Amino acid sequence: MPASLRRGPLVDAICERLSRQYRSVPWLPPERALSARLGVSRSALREAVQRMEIQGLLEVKHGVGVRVVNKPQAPVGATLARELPDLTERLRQFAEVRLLVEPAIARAAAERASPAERAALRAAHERLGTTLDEAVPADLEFHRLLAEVAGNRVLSLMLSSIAGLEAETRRITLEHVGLVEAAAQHDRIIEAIERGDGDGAHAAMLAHVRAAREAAPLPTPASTLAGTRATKASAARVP
Amino acid sequence: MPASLRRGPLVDAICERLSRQYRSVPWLPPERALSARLGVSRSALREAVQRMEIQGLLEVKHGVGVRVVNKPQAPVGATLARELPDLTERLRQFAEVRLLVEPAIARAAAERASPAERAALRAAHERLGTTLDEAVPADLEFHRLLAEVAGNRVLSLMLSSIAGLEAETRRITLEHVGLVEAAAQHDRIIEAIERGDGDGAHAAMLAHVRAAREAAPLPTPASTLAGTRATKASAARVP
DNA sequence: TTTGCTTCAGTGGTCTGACCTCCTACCTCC
DNA sequence: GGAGGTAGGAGGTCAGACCACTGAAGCAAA
Repeated sequence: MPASLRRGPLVDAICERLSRQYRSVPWLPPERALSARLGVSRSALREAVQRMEIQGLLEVKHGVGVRVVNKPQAPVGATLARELPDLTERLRQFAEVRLLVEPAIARAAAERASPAERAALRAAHERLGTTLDEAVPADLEFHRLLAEVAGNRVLSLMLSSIAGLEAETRRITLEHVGLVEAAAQHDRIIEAIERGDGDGAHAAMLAHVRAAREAAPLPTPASTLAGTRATKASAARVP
Repeated sequence: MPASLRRGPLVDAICERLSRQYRSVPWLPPERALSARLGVSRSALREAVQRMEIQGLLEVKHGVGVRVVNKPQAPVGATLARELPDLTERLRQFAEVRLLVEPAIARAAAERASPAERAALRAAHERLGTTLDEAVPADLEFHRLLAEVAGNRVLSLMLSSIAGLEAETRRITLEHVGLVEAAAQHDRIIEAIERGDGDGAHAAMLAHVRAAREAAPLPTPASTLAGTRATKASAARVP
């Protein structure tokens, strides 16, 4: 079918139609059927699908089909992986970023969280469990939820991308810190959030991330970016 | 040509070959010639090219050719644009992130910058010029260079992505702040960096970003994420 | 000479339909 | 009931054709 009342590239239009019409179904129809229904060739459809796959909106599985997902952190994670191919250096920089961002997120969450959100955080915390296999996803989910409550999509997106790339090391870290200690740290964060104590949440999260970093098997070079002195000052102001 | 000693998808192999062989040429050969040289079909090559375009490694121009670029912030920026379609909300969150990240970057730059890097920063600063048309790119370049000197690719990438999406508003901001005042603020940052004063650079940058935010025509709601109290405390410690 | 339009060659964009590779579910056989 | 084989359907790749856009060369009018 030739272009009908369209301006830009055909692929753009297909992407738009796909994300509008198939947002809430688990799988896309087969490529051949879909291209026929949309009135475009299979090549154009494939380019659109591939584009949306890279953007984290679809997931193509050879011999199976095209799954509809929503992982907006995928492109960010892929970019980070390409920009920081060295695993050690990548983890070092991730630790720096977390040290800077997570306490700020905890503070914002404490000052913004609604009662329902506080309950959800508490619920996520309860799920930390007693085995490593349960604890790792629960830990990830706790931090993810916190970022969401904090209300800044940019930071939330960044932390999700980082978490996706360091998921393996999270397990090691948790192992070194110890499940009981990690749970206690989370508990201090939650308590501060529940009493709306922004500074307290900031300090508790800072301690949590620091403990995680120091437990990780990394060279731990001078980390000036996260502002050792400034963050210490913030922590010191907590009663 | 059928697959020869490859495991994964053909497109992956093509991407790898392209980024390895054509990294330092300005333009890719025409699609038809390139597909023949690589021994793959044009469709497969096109999928690879499109993938690398989304990743910010190539730039396809209809009727012209495929340009080799390197804009790793492109995918992050695209994701942010999709996740935050509302311009006002996007700018508000960007301001929050900058308020949190830029001072930390300034501190790291002050504590890490080599003499050569300090000179480069000073040179970029000199280029701020006297007209808005010169000032906007110079301002962007100054902040970009600072992030690079700070030595954290993650934060650098994030700020680049943000800068790309708010380039338009930078002009308005600069107009409101005034070129002379903006230059003076940059100057204070540079002086702190040149004497290796991390806290001073942190405070100067904080003041700079705050001035920019308050000059911007935004609703400026309660910004708890950037930690008003904590950052004030950091600023207060500067003589 | 200068300006403006036309033409044209080369580029990426789209279409078609054929074949290959992989995964799943079902079926058969033990 | 379980292990292995098999057929169908999914995405992956191929080849060649034609469409749409761009830029520059060539031509014509001022």
